[in-house]
Amino acid sequence: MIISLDMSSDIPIYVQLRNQIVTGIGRGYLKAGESLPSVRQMAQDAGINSMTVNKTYQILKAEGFIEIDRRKGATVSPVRRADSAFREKLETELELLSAEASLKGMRKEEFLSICDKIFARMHPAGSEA
Amino acid sequence: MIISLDMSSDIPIYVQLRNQIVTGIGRGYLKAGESLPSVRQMAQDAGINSMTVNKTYQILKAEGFIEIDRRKGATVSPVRRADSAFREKLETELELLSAEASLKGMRKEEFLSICDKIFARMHPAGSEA
Amino acid sequence: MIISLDMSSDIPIYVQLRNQIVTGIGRGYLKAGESLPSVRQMAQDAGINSMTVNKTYQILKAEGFIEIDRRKGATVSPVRRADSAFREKLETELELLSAEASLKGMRKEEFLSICDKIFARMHPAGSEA
Amino acid sequence: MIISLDMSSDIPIYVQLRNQIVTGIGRGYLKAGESLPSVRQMAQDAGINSMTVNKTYQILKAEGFIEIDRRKGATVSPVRRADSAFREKLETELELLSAEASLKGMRKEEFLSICDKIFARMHPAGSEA
DNA sequence: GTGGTCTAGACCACG
DNA sequence: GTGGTCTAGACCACC
Repeated sequence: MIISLDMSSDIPIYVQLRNQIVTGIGRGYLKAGESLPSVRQMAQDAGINSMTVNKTYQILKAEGFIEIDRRKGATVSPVRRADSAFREKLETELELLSAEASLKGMRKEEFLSICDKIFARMHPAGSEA
Repeated sequence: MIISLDMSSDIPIYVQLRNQIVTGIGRGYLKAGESLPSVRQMAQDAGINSMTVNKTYQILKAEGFIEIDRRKGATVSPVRRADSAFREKLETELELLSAEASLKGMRKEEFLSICDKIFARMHPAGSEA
Repeated sequence: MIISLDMSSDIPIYVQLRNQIVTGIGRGYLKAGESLPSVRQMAQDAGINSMTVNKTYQILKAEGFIEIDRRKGATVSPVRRADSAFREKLETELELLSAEASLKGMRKEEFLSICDKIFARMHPAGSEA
Repeated sequence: MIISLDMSSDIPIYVQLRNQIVTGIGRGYLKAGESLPSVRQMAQDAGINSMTVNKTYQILKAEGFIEIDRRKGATVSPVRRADSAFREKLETELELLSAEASLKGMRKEEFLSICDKIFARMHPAGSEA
């Protein structure tokens, strides 16, 4: 999994890192039960402070995407069913994207075909079960 | 158009306001050519400082969603076709949402049905023609 | 001389109008001694307030580009030699443009060829004398 | 780099500051990769509010002249090639300057020699390579 | 009336 | 340390 961070973006590094890890897992680069790099390793690879990586891992843990074990380090969680909080957040964000797309002249078929194309890339850990 | 801001959110007020206005226009509450409240009026209605509103309006102008006329204040822009920068941003954000949904156990049909349902709400200016 | 104003520009209308008139005279659309439209006519043609046109004409008069006579209205002034204030302003603005061009990777030959091409368009009133 | 602002000018401070920084970089006072003063430092040096400096830096960032890194502050961007929007803006402004010069009785050779003299001062980052 | 600028100073987030 | 946000309120320019 390649991590690419934009230091001059206005999105905080820990958020960029969190997003890239989530996308990476979604793409199947890392499956349920497999290990993420250690905090120090990740910090070194990405050229950032280990406090930043630690913060990212804690967030991913709180979101249920990874588990942290003192002995094994961080591992990808098995798939869990979406709770209502997630569904609400998903709908809010999709509504914003829909509005933007609509105001940029995009028609429904085009929007849905992009959604379809992109979701098709995903290989959730556990989907092969 | 009702604006509701969460003062304790970590999303800046001007971003929340920007998102709500975009969503509101997308939902058809305001059509192309119609006026937004004046900077001062919006500031008073939303209970925030007028510089914060001004910043939001400047961003919406830069994104092409509104026009600001010295005489008439701010009005909704006509629909303009998506440029490549927007499409790229859209794909990146959809990929992140797809990954999250997938890791939350959502299947493609379910995800697409949500996308469909939400986009169907949009009433782009000009669609009634 | 066609005047095109952008109402949603952040350049004030009276400045846009002033610039377009200067450029128009420079291009030879109007020669020394010839009349500009009356304030009211110009206001009507451009769809703006006559106070705005009046302000523009006063500025052009102060800059020495036109003369205003109660009976004949506004006419184009004969060419006058540049004073030191103008030369200084010209150098300052050219330095800014040069810096921008240079930082955008433009080389001297390219910059000068653009300057040459554009100046060649000018037909100053009186140059045919 | 010396910054001199005219508080009684009708050009906004943040624009004056932006212009002086661009000219300063163009003159080679600051090269690609080098740091600008921090927002607070610049504000103190120039005797203005830090939000004004912040606004200037945001504009320079949007124009591609500087990069802002949470860790290192603001640094000069490497030279990037001019896009069509810039070329158009450059031509419009040069045409206005040409018209003014022409109406002030300046001849083409004189105008071009000033352009040449002024551009020759510029030291684009990378030109020493 | 409208938006735009600027200030002084507080407070927060990031790394 | 850095930049980013927000406020309250003053003042100005434009139309």
